[in-house]
Amino acid sequence: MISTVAALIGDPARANMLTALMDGRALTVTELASAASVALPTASGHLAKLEQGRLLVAQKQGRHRYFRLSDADIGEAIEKLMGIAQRTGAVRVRTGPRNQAMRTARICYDHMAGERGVALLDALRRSGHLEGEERLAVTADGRRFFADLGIDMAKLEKGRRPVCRACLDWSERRSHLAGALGKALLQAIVERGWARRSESRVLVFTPSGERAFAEAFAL
Amino acid sequence: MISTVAALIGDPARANMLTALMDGRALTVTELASAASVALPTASGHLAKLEQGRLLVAQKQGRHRYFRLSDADIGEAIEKLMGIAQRTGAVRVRTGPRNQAMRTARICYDHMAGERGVALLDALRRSGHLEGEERLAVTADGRRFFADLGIDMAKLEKGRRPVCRACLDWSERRSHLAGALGKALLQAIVERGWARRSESRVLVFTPSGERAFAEAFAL
DNA sequence: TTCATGCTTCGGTCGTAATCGAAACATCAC
DNA sequence: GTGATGTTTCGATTACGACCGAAGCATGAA
Repeated sequence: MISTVAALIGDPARANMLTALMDGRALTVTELASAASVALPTASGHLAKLEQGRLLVAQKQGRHRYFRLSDADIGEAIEKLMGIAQRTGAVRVRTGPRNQAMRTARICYDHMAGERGVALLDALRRSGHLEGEERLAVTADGRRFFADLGIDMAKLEKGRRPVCRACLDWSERRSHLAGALGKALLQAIVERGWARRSESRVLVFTPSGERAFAEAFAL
Repeated sequence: MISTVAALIGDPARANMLTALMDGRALTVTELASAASVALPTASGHLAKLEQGRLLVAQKQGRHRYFRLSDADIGEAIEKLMGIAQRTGAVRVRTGPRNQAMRTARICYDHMAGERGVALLDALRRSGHLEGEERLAVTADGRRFFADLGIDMAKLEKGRRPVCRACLDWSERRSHLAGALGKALLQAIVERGWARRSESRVLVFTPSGERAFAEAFAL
């Protein structure tokens, strides 16, 4: 039943937890309780439901239980609902700096979204490293390019997850790069210290990192 | 708030109404009450909420009030949730003939989906009438082809709605053709008597219609 | 062992919303 | 006008689920 899934997302506390997990990290029960502003027992109950409904998967590590989104699909569905919430005005607009930063660059599940994510995909297409629109493919030239960045393409291709995937961006209404390659690129960007994950989903670029990023990908 | 939207979809009665509207037709309050198996006052209340939440728009015509999905986005979000419901096993599988028929060809908002919808888009690409993946475009050759089918391309292009749009198919997990052209093609198919809408979202092809369809689009 | 931390289970309270019958309202047909 | 059909409002019932405090369980640290 479709309503079962929607009802799970339809509770404010659970929706807050899910959005907190949109950056792809795994969070503990306590962290999620805080993110949703509810007491621990309440959070525990919600998480049990989300796990039972297969929206989240849990992983035990010592005294902690880490939860993360069970699949990239979940994140995409939530992005889609965000878009609708925006359009129907069911969202608080608050155009603060936080919101602005979210639009510039944020983390969507495990890859980069926002203006900069869309620009990245555009640049990769323009440089001939990727081709195709919805179904993206890495070109021979692209394979070399990504390998130079330290990405093990053979390993990505062996994995179960699609290497490239176009993900619709809710703030830009255009696609950015998802899939295993999207994840690897975000990793590369963070490892080089060009940007760091902030406490929220916002991705903060350093001034020099921004320049290096633009140069590396020929933005 | 994202949870506001999800909660609207999260009630079984409302979810049934929304799925009943997925074929793009506008239905009356009585019809929707029956689709959701609830009494009239109950349905009326739900519909008021859906309208207030901007998921539906109403249109008064005489004694009737017709409701339809407010936007193609809504339909897409619901398809996405269906995919998740399927994956998480929150859906009754029942592999009856009805289900099989749904997978073969059905109506998604106002265009054709299912195996046949996916095959149609493939064929149009292969024949060079359309090009691109996610962002589709009609080729010069395609313009002639669609005009021959009696579709007024100039009119479509003038409209506010995108002419071509790729819509992810939940049963096939591949794209089919949406947008104004997708709608026009479905219309053409129905007008020629190749297929007719059944009581549900299922699209039933006649044997001869099926042959004519395959020939016309070079499947 | 003992203590601290993280999480879950239990039990009870409270709100909210889904539900329907009856009655009111609106529109058309005659 | 009267009657038929379609829809909404009202009122009352009911049920489900969100919530938290307290107590219990599990794991790791000292």
